[in-house]
Amino acid sequence: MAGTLDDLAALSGVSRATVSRVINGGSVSPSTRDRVMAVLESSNYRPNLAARTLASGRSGVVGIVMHVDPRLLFQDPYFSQLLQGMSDALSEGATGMMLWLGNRSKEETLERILGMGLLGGVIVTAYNLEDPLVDGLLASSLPTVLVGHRRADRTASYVDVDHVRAADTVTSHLVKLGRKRIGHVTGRRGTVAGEDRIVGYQRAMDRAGMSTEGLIVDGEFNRASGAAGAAVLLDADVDAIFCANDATAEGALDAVRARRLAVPDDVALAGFDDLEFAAHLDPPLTTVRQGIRDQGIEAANTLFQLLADPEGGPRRVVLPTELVIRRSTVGGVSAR
Amino acid sequence: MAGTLDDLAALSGVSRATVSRVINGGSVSPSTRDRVMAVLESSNYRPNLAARTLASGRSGVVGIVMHVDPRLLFQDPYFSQLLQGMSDALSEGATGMMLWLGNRSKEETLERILGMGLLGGVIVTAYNLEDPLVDGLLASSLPTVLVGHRRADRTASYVDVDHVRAADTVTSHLVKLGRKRIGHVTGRRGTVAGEDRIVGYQRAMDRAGMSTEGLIVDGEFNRASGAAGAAVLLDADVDAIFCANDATAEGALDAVRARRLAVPDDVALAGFDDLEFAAHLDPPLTTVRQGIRDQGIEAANTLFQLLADPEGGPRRVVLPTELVIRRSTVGGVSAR
DNA sequence: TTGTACGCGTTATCAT
DNA sequence: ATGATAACGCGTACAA
Repeated sequence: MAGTLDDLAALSGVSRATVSRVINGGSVSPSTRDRVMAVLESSNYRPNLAARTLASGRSGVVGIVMHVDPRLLFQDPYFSQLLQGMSDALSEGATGMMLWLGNRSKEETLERILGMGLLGGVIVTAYNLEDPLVDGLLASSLPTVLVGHRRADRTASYVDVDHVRAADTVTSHLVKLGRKRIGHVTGRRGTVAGEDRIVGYQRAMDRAGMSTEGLIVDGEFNRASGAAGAAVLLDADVDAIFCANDATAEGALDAVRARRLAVPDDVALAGFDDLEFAAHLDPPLTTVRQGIRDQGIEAANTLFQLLADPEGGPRRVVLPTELVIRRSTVGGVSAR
Repeated sequence: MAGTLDDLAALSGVSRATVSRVINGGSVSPSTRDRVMAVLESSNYRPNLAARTLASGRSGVVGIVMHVDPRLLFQDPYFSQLLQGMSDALSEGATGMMLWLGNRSKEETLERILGMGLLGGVIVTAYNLEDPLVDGLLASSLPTVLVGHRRADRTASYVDVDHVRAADTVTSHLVKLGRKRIGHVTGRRGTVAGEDRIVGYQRAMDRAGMSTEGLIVDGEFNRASGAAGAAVLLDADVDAIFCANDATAEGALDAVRARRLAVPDDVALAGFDDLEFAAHLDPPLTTVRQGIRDQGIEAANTLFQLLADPEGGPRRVVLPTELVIRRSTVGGVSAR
């Protein structure tokens, strides 16, 4: 049924090497190729990946590492979308993908990944300014692509978006609407996205000559912290809030509603991500669309490039973002 | 740096076999063991999984197959939670997990999984009444655990909940509240959960002596179909709707709101899953809690049992569900 | 074009 | 208790 290369060789009356060539595209005479192919088709042979890996040194299996807080992981569709994108692209060129989530310490996870041996390369989410797991992978000999990146990751290959610029754009949008006290519920401190979005917000405010004093409240990229943060900002009498992501904005909306204030009349609200639900909020949420699935796809493709040309140096991909204006900032505009 | 078993053998002045014994727990004299251990610790050696698998026949790597519609996958936290549970449990006993999503046809996916060779076993979501991928895995020699199951899967190992019973319980809850026209927006037809929940709903209605004519509308387990289905049912003048899952119920809530009707005064609403957001809806949603993460954990443990005792016959685990009553059916009750 | 033969890093079965 | 040595299944230089 299953059989080995030797079995096929015996059945087709050639050497094992020839069968191997037929399978892997070596040079074989048309006649023998046909003969071997016939046997091969009838015999539903499956090459043994372990043996193949051992002999050739490459397995075609890549690793995906998403070492994030479980609560975030299964609340935020962000990760599912990213995974989906990677899976889509990887299924083209890789024979399989292994997955590591955050159920062990970063050190342990790193150890397991490196111990895996048969991995061709890894894609790892790099959201934190400090991350021993990412450091370890970059320091290893394993071809590595980051999703997100720290400033220090200059020699690494990564896929990311320009958070600073995008945050600047949203904030400027609020400024242009005539909002005078624009608050910001940040993302989780210590994350690249969190910090960079603060920088972008700050930059836009500076340019507009507006003070941000008392207008920045720390959040956690989730709904609860959005509600709490917005409550503080509402006390500070803001007329607009830029939330570090959509989940945070949803929480902010809760807080605004709890005070019977109107969006956007009393308070304008903006988020970041453009997740599915953002368009379905009431009112629909102005936000920054970042192609999350695209980031996954690009990360996979970048890894493929790295594998194809290991000497080609690091590849960096910065994907574009798009400001999606909906009724949470501009009352009259219809949702798209 | 990395090194092989032979290197370690040379460094510690013993044979490769002895080093292997030290690592894998064979019988070695305390003295040599200590000597080898010393070398081993200083040398951050990592056994080569490919070689190990080739020689021993087992890899410790398990597969997870979630071949579902991408749109469902990254909208519904259900899958993330399931994955999380599996990952948690697997990280204890397995060296790694490979993941297959629905980016290829079921036949192609099956081929790839079986071709993988080094898999110790697989966990596969079995939601559809007909599924060649599940059939193929069950027919293969690969130890397989289903999450969900078809009636025909009598000889298979699976983890599931009793959908019929749970749906019966929710519906009976609505009956007891005095609702007279209880509608049902079904799950996707052709899925076990969808069909079984219909059966449970029907059973409860029959028992209460209520007709279900015109009260069953097909849904798709998502928000959009929930809104559409609820609209139809509202036209049919229902005073309660049991939705096949929480996402569907969220859509139904949209539809009820659009008509300026009150929940639960005009229409009572119930869902299924008890996802995070269900408690945060306005009003909080009455629903059936099924331990999704627990199902993942149980599936992993079941697979481990299967691997430990291949002759032990199929293992079946039916996890309990719990009716969670919130304000969408009983106005006065506070959310838990 | 085809076959021979060696090596990949382990495990496992023998002797010793 | 330990050390040779034979698998494991495949890729691939090298020879023919």
